[in-house]
Amino acid sequence: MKNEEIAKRFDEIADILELRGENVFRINAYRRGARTVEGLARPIEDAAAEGALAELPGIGKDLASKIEEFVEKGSMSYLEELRSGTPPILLEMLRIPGVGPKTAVRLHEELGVSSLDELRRAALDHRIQALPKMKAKTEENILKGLDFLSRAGGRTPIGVALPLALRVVAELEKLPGVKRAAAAGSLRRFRETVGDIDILCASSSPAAAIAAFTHQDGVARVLAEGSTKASVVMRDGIQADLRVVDEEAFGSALAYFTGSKEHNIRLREIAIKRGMKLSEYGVFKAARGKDGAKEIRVAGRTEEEVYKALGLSFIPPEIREDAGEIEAARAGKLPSLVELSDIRGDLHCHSDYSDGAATLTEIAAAAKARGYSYMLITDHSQGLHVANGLSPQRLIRQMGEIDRLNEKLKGFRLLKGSEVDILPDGALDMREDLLERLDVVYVAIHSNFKMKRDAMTRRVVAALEHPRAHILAHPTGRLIGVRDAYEIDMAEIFAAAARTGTAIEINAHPARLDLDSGNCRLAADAGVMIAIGTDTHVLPELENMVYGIGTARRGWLSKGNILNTRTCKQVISIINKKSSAA
DNA sequence: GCCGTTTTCGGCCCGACTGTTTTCAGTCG
Repeated sequence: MKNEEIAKRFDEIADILELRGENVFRINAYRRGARTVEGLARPIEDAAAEGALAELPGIGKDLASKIEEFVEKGSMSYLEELRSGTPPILLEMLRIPGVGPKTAVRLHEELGVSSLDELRRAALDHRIQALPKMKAKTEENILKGLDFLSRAGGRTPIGVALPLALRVVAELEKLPGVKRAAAAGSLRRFRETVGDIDILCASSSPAAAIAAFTHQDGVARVLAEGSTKASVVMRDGIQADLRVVDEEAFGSALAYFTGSKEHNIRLREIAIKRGMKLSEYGVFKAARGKDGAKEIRVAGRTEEEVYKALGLSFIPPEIREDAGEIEAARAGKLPSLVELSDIRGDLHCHSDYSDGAATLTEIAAAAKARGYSYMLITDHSQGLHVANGLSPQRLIRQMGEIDRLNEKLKGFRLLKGSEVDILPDGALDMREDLLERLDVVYVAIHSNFKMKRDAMTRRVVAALEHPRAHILAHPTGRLIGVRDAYEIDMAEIFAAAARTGTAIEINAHPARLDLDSGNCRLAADAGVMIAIGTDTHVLPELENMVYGIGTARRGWLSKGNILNTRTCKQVISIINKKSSAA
């Protein structure tokens, strides 16, 4: 799937055109195209093969031919040409917060800067403030920007950002005068990583909220502080922004700061077509009063109100990516997305028999306390020595203990399972008689990650064809920001899973989120049942279900797509359908 | 470069904050 590579190239074209001072609308056309390709739920190669590229929003003749060129040849001649005429340092400087195209070009042309190290030296030697319209503050900000870049560099995993954001929101809510507070931005859309944390608050005393925000525990530096917004860098390098608005405008501001940018632009265009104006302050209609022309706010207090004023049904934050949700909302065809409260049990949990920390008794109590009616125990199989995989004797002992516990548990059941290794030849790392005795069998890749794509695909397909393999765990093996997915043909995996009646997991651990949201949509379209498992090793990780739900929602999944929205009995019956069919 | 229930040409989302300036450009989201 080349979607991401193409999106990156369109963004780079936009960056270079911006450095050259080209027409901004042309630049934006490339950026819009990048977002469309990136957000596409299927491989762009497929759309190219069908000749359907130009039907995609923001993709016209020109961008389509560039995509075709890349799909065919793996390169984009227009970009190569632009690159050859652009010193790489200009693109590097764009990554510094506060440095845009104008500044980057001036630093390069007027100061001869050709590396980030040289830029740092120029700032330290005070050569930047010798330039017109640049003073000590500019220099200071460039140094801080360089620091930020080298320290934080990339994006923050949602598993780090969400708890931090919820803490900030809780602090704000304690302040007198604060009516509402919420996390917005890509965090609220449940992107797997976020660039910064956006917080919104409605308060009768904005100054107090701003002051509390900039003085809260954990702030390393205040970047900006005005009367309605402030930005800080937290000690771990994450940037957090606060906007304070009127309660009357909280809904429109929440919509605005939740984004995505592309979604917002579409909303504003719709407003204009309906003779209205949309901003973070509300939806406005022009009206004529006795003092002349003025604007009346027709919506703004809640997001629901804003969407309604635009003739749309409410669009859940997780799918606001301009990836078809606006058309669906207009047609009243939005899916009813799965919710955390739909989940009746967890399917992926390790006990102290293998590499988990909790006993079976503790796991059952914690799962029951969360309102679940079942929990599948999935300790590792014998071959995974590093994780203390269970020998046949220990597995048999565990099954006995689960049986005894279930006799005592009321309204709750522990299910016998295992996370069985898929061996390099596709065989399962467990005796057939033991597989037969388990309620539900997870299968997973934990070794030989570097196999060739074809071989890896054959390996997993062979495992899916085993009648006792019920759920495929973390199917691409990626660890966000640490390890890429192994080479594997996901379309073939989905086809095989659908054919054999095998479910595929969304691993809810925030470092995995595997399936990712794009693949969720593809899998569901292929007719695959999805299981959400937390892969809990210590009990607090049971809470990670929220990330799995967020990912499923981003993937447009409904309750019906998810295995563990079913009752225990239904899960077993669905699972057995596969085993008995074989 | 894209796009069209007022358009195939002439538009293209909207506002805050900073830093350097006396009215605004650049950057960001």
